[in-house]
Amino acid sequence: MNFYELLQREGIAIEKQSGEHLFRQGETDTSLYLINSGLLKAYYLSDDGKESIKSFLSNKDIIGSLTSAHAGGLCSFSLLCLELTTVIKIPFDVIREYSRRDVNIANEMLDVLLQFSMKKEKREYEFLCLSAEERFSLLIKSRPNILNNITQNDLARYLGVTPVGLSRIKKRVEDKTKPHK
Amino acid sequence: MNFYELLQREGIAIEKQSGEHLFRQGETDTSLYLINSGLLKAYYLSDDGKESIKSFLSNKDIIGSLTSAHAGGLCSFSLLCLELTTVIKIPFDVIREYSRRDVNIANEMLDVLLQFSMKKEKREYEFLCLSAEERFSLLIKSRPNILNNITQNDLARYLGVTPVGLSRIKKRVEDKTKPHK
DNA sequence: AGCACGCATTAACCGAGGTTAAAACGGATG
DNA sequence: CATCCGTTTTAACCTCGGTTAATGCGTGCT
Repeated sequence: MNFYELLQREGIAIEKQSGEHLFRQGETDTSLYLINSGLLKAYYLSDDGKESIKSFLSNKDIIGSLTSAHAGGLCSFSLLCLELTTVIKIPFDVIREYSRRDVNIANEMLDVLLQFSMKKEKREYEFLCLSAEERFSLLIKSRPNILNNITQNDLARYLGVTPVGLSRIKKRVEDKTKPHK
Repeated sequence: MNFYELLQREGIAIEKQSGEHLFRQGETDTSLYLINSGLLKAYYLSDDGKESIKSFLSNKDIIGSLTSAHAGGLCSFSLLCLELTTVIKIPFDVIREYSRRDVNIANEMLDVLLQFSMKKEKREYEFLCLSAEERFSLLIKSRPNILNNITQNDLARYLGVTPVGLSRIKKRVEDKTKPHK
């Protein structure tokens, strides 16, 4: 048995419209979600209303609230569809049970978590070592057309600056890369 | 078989003096290290010489370079002992092999990685949503005597500010918490 | 004791980004 | 076409933290 078969057997397909949530900060949700199509953002909302975006999800990404699903707490962030989105939802418990008795499932989960850990380490590195401008430039280089799918506002909140700040940064970077004439 | 027995069988004990490295940024090191005693810092060094501290390790922490051990690249950070330190070193490959045929080992590794992932998510949250002053206050609240073991310089580089910056922040926070008289 | 070196503080100046608000832009809808 | 609403830009002002450099403060070394 592999992870894909597990999802077929135990998961349920869900379709959500743009603007709908899969779960909200403060709720309990012990599921894992595999994104089949669409686009989502995972975001924190602070007490004073400031939104910060943890990540964007699409394609074959896997997402869920570890603090809720694994640690038994509440979701520390919300998960919102930015487009029409289809996912497979599966309880985290079920995966853990399968993992405990199926070494292949366990190892596929290990791979998933290793990938996830490396992604988080990269992001930690960028916040720790780079300026907002460097983070922006790096992102544009690796995904040049990201602004086709995601508003500049959301991109700002993902990079850890305000929309006003990102507008300035963008201008600075453009002036730098094409000082034509 | 459990993880501890695996370490006994396949790991080797290493003792390092304060000031010695377990590995350096740019090298290849495909090992995992379990800290038995002592204190270490994992840090990035940028091209222009700026040091940024990824994490401090002690006690039963586990550390290794995922980009080297799992992704086959070079270590993206260095690992330096701040005190006399003893660790168990074990090749990552060996753990993966055991995981592939022993479901218990695989599940213990899953737990390790889940813990690790949650730690990294917490740090991501702090950089994304909190100011340097808030990160400092939070850290002092959760580990009030951290400055007994770690210099203020290193703490600054862990929080993502300069030592000069942290000195100012510290003063501000002290003035805030005890405006006695 | 005297010295050296790393750590911490302080001060002066600077720059990146936050805040607020206004204006420009752009796509949807009537 | 006019309107509306969200997005982006621009401007003015401010704050936090960076930079540089000077000073003070241990602690260990000879």
